[in-house]
Amino acid sequence: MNLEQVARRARVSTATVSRVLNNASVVKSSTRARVVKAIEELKYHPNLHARSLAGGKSRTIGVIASNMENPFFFDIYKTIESDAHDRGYEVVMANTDYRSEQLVSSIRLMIGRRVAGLAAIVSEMAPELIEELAESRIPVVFYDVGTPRRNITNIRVNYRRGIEKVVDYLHSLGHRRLGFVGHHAILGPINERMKAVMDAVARIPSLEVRTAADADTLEGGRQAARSLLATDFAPTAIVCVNDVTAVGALYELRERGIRVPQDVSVTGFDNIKLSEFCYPALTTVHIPRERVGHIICDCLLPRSGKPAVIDSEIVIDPEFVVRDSTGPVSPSGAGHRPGQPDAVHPAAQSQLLS
Amino acid sequence: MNLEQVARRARVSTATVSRVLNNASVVKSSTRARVVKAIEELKYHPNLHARSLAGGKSRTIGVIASNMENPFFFDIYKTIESDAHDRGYEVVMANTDYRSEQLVSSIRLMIGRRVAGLAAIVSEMAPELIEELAESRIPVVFYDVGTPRRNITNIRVNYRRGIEKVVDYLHSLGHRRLGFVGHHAILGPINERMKAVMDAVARIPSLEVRTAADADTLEGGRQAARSLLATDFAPTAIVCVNDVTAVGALYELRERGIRVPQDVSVTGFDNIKLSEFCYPALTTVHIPRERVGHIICDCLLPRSGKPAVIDSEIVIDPEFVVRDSTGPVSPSGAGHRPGQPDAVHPAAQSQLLS
DNA sequence: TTGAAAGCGGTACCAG
DNA sequence: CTGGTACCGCTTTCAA
Repeated sequence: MNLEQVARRARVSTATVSRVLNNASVVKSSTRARVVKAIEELKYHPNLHARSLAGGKSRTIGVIASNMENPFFFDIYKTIESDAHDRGYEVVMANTDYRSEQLVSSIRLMIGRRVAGLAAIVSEMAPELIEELAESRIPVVFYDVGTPRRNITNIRVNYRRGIEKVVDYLHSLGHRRLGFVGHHAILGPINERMKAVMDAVARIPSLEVRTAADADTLEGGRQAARSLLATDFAPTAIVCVNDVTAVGALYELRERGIRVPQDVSVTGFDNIKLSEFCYPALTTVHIPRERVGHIICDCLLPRSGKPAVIDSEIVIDPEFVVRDSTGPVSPSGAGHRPGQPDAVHPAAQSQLLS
Repeated sequence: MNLEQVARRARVSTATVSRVLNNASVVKSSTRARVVKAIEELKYHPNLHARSLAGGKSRTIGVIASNMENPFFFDIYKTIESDAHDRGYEVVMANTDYRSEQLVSSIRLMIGRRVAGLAAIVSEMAPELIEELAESRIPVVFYDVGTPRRNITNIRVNYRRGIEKVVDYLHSLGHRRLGFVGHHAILGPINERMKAVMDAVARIPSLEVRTAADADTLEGGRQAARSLLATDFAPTAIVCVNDVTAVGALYELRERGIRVPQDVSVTGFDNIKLSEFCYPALTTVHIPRERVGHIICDCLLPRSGKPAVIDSEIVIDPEFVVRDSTGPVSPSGAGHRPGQPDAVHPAAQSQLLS
């Protein structure tokens, strides 16, 4: 089923059918009617590949993320999708699962599709890949990776600052031994995040930190927490790389009969919806995912002649959110101390601290 | 950058470059080497649109789901993606957000892309759309919608049976007034699920049920639970259409100081990972999402000449999973009764009941 | 083993 | 306002 068949049935040329399809206003309405009728009768669906080949463009933008399973990424994706649709673009997504090999093939795939723009929301990216992208001349926005460059915009969250707020808060509550739950990606050579944690802790001499990493999932957070608790380090607070792993950590603590926050405090990062709905509600750091999504779209899809991609860096400062999963360290300063009477569950009220 | 430029640089014809790209074994290795070199030097990326236009095929399958935000859908998606990659296919996904208008455009988009196969994991679908798909000659698998038909396979879960298990269990625990938390989609004309609940309840004369529906999100579940609790119906158990809304309901109950399961029992559906990690862990019904994903791929992507799509129905029977969110109705038979002493939290142990 | 050329299904420019 | 037609970039006979 193609243009020609439709044209034949409507007794017009393929050019005219094409005009109708792209609703060019020049077509006489009676002709248009005949064409529309033919299209419907034949249940004709234009071949999008042919269309973008002929047109040279694709009305599609690509979004690559490390882990769409994590609502943090998905929230950004949803915003992008919604914005893109508003402007008449489609979105194709790709998941790398934190595997660099997947990242490479996803990027190649996007270039092969000749996307009109590409957002890479991934934690790491080889320089050659960035180079490859730059050569492709596709407008690109990176979230949290790489450095500013021609045709590439960088959006980054001041992760370092967020972690400092968390660490300072825990310190002020009397915590001295912190556990850090990461995911495998933080183990990479240029792990910005791990470094941010170490640095934040290093500022305060009385603090000690121990790290464990596993998958970026509920189960991964649980396993990492388990390792942290298996040693005699006995952290009084567990700082998690994000909310998903934090919920996993909460589970492990609950299983062990360790109360949060009475025995051990827990913090997340991202402030996904779940951080509010889990128990206890997580103290976390808010990253404005919708804003990130909007910015990405603004960079990728020029609005009526606006410049689009900015060859520079946009930094977002995160807000600290206190909820119920953190509290003062217990009197003895020890970690889990079984047999204590339950403290009253604090009112589930959250507040934003700048 | 195109085939011709590569061909010129390698001093061969475009046909030969094409052969190298599709690693046809006929190319002399010295020639192949020249071509590969040229490809790399030019950082050439084949235009996928041109490729699938010329080839007539697309090595891509489409997956449409109602709500990828819900891990239930995403788990199926991931399995499909993984299986597809193993067989050399790409996957493009589309989210309908339960909006029939989005469903229509997503389907048109997939047809326009000439996908090699399409999985529709959505709760409702207009007959005209099914017709449109059938005409397109694309192999299709429906999950939970429609009836068997030429070129279309149907996979469905015996939702009815699952709900019966839930209702029977709650009844055996002494519950008589049930609340049902649905999502907006169950309000449609042919709401299989809503009907299943009503029927399951109707079998047992002593049972009463009240329904509320909101979005298929944590917040939606919370709101629906709130409506249920706002009346004087005072349900002693809340049956939720799925785990996500159930976690939302748990939150609302917690906010109100209503204990689960002592004051009110809660059940979910799907058995997503979160149902185990939330507090209290949810009694739910397990749907084998990986199995569903594998079946979908088997139907869509013929393995070495195998028949592929089956024009019939595959029914999956769900398993009941008891965890900590359900318990015997409190002595008075009333719903929430404040001021009672805390019961000991039962060991977080789950068991499978067929 | 390689090259020439005919499509694949549209788009868009140029005439009429 | 409509038709003819030269591409878009790649695959695939058919010959050489």
